[in-house]
Amino acid sequence: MGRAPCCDKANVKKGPWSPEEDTKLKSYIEQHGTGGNWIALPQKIGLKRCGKSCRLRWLNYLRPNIKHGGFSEEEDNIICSLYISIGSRWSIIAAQLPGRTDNDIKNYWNTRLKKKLLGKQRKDQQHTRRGSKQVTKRDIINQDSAAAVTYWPELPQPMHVPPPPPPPPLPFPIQGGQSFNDHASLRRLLTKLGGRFSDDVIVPSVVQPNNQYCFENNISTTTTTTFDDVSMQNGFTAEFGEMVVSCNNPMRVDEGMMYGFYGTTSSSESAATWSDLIGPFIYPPPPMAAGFHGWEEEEPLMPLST
DNA sequence: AAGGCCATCAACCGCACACTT
DNA sequence: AAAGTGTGCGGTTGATGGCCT
Repeated sequence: MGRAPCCDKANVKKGPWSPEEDTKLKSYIEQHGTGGNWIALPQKIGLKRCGKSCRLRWLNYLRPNIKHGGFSEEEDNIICSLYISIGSRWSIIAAQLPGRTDNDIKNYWNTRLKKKLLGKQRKDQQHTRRGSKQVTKRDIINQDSAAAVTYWPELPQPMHVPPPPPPPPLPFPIQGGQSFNDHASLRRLLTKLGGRFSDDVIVPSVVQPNNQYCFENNISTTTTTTFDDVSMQNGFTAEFGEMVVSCNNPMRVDEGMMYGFYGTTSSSESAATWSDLIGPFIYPPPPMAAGFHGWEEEEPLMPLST
């Protein structure tokens, strides 16, 4: 036998709250408090609402000193740091940000902050290129959905983010250093978000046709080569032996840097290994496509500030 | 201009925990 | 100790508005 429902579902109103309902709830709580019983509260004040709904409305919207929107860079950093440490424990994160609710932070994280961080990484990545094809937000979305995994290049340098002010003490110890302005922290966060780095990848012994793969290369030549210089407007296809590999996100390759990117194999019974693929793919570059006259001015992928 | 798609956010739902009896 | 109940939390959904084609 399951537990009894908290209210009569057939006789409670659902959906957005009206100003009248807000006024009723707010004025009652301001005068009498919640009375320690949310379930009984709506009946007391004549609201056809579930007690849980009243509680949520009060906590997330009606109670004093609630802030909505306009998250600052400092707040972003605190949220990111705590997310790295404790994951999606929004109520604890909210407790570190006065005036913020767990619901607000959760929504902000899921809809903006996560994407902002991903965008920041990709923008950093793009800025390492000499020039680039004009890439729209939609291109990135399409590219994401086509890729089996998100694969991040090794970060060339730490992000320079001002350290957040010390938050109130947490009710539990946090493992490790929690600043967000270092490579390791950022890397942990991106990994948590589904990103992968070159040294995380388990190299397949045999490359299967028509599969998405991540590729990597540690550039050790004395020449700086860019895919932008050499690739076609829609990426390019490199052929070696029986294997054809198409790269859909060409990027600049700088000397001495470890890079990762993803692509799709499109033939055959070849048993080329990971390392077989890498060298010819990157260097020497394939010839420039006929009719290609260079890259358009880059459009920013994502706004970095709200 | 219109329809489709996408981002955002308020609100709901179900589960787990805490507290009481 | 066990059962019942209220509360808190996190994941998910649905409505809405704006943008894009």
